[in-house]
Amino acid sequence: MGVTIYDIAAQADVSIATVSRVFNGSPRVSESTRARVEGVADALGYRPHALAQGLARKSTGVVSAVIPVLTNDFYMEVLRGIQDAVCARGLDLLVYSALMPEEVDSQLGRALQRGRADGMLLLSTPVDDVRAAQLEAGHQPIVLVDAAHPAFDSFTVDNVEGGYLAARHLIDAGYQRVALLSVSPEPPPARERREGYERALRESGRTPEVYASAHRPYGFSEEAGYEVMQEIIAGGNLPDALFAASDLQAPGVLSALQDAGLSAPADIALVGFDDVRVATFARLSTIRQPMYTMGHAAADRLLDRLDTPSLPPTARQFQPKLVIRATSECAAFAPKSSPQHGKTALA
Amino acid sequence: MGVTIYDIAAQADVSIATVSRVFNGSPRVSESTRARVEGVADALGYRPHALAQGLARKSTGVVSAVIPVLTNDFYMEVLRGIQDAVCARGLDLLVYSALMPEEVDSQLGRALQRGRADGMLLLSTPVDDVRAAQLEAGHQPIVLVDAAHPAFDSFTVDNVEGGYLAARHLIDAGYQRVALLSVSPEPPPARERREGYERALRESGRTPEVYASAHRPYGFSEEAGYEVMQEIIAGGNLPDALFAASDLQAPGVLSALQDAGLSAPADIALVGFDDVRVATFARLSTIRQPMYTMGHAAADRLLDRLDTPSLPPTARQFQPKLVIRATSECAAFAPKSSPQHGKTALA
DNA sequence: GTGAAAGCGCTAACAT
DNA sequence: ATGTTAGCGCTTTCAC
Repeated sequence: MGVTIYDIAAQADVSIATVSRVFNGSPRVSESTRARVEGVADALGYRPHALAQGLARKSTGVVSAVIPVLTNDFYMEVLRGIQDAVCARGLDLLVYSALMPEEVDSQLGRALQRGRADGMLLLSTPVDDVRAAQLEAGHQPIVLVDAAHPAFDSFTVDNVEGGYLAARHLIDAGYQRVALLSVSPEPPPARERREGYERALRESGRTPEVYASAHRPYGFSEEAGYEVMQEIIAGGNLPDALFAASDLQAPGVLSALQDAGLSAPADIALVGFDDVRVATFARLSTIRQPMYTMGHAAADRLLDRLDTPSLPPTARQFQPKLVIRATSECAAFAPKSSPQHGKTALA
Repeated sequence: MGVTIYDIAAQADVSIATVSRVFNGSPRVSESTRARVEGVADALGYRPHALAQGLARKSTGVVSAVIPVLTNDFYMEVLRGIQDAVCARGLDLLVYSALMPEEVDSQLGRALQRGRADGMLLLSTPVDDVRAAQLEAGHQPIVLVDAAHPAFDSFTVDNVEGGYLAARHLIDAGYQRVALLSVSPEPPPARERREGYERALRESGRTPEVYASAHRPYGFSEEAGYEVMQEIIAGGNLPDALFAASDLQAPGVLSALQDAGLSAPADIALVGFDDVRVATFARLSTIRQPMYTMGHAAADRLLDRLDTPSLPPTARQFQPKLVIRATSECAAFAPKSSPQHGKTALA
């Protein structure tokens, strides 16, 4: 069934050591034997056995990515970046995704198992010291994306700045009551976005107004956005503008508005966060974070660390960018139907 | 660094065989030794080494999924189904995704390498006899999703029926000129959808009118839909209704319409295919295929086949479902802005 | 330049 | 119920 180096060795009349040398590009093989071995090998259709190779080499050729709830364009984009980077270096990618945030630790455990992968990318998973200990016990290089901890490399976007940009934009556009739609419990990125938002409001002498969805299992979802917006509408006291802490809730907000016969920006301006695909389509103003780039850079870092484990942990922060589309056009300039919806080619 | 069964054996004063038995739940271990071994094991923080285990057991505990271009909600949903099913059985998922359709074969080769995975799920990859031979040479159980070949299990949606449903719906809704937006080259699913579409048109005595995008690298994309729709608009001879062969192009179509000051269904009705997330949001009428379910069912089949390799190849076809949303509301209820087009022939 | 042999960490007969 | 031992397929000293 499986051709082994023994088969090749026998046919080529050399030892298995020589066959191994040939496949590992050792210089200590004569050209003639090399040719002979290679000939036999692909006559037989030999492919090395990944497990055996891994066991002997003490490395798997695999890296893992642990992702909470895969249902999500943000992770999808990050994952693309990861996949591309990993694949470019000839490694394989093992994907662990949890169904619920609570499952993350069990997925982590599996990903950390010895012999599964050589390193791990951990997405959007807050790392406290307890979890950090668990991770370090795995003795694998680990890189964090959309989360940070001093003991590990991390790749994040400046969420505080993003929150500030969003709020500042709405304030500058002339909106008076600028509210925030966040989630509860509040993960670190949401907290940071809120901080930026609050700073912008304080700067202009206003009072923050925060709504938080406690939707289960996941506050960052369209359903959650829909529900909260519905409640706000029902409350009868609509703010002028809303900053949704993620693009995942924003479509829900828009739907709720639509169902109530309202729209953005006519009745309320809206700015999201992330700039996932649907944002372009929904003409949603938003704060862009370079998802693909972050994934790619994080994976590259992990791969470097695989070669050089002693690299010092580095925190790299990307700058978010305000993308103004239709849902927050300045009240003054808003000729409500103007189509400035370009095709965005992306990184 | 790594705790092995030898360490445990030494500390618990038993042989490695006994330790192994404990971890494999063998009944032939006394309760007292079992307890002792387990005690030592988790005092030492033992975790079995996946590679060594796999090598000895001749199985990896991993299945792979090969996916062309991950940038796509369709695959994302299917992948979720796969991930959930695989995870539920305690296996891990290796994801191979190509950047371009041309890379698929090299990814296949890697996924097929001995010792990488115990089985493979192949998505949206047409399998001809050449490829079938390559796949069979890997001696792994393989299950196809969104593609079919007699030698393998396959999970597909009835694309012909889907195409028929879409066209029939538009015709029944009173639209006269019903065109199709497809891709070129035309993969099997697109061809089947066209077949259904053409049958519906013939049944009602009309002439099919087909537009095909040759957008690179991938015709099933928003950009492709945008471009083709722009050309159709530029042609100045708009059909009454358009059936887009996938939801990935449909948003592009809608954007092109919007940019031209047109809209659906007022100026042209639109029906897509897939029912991905954005379809709900775009209020796009579409043909739903059960993506999550297909992925889950396919993975379940693969896992069954892992236990029972002799299962006969089975082709399971799911029924598509017409989902009527705003973009194809019956013409009677959606007064057109201007009846500027007579009844003329095709592109 | 090539071969012999000792692992890598575990499983699974085969003993006892 | 437990121990001994031979692999699994490959890499890698260490000799020659």
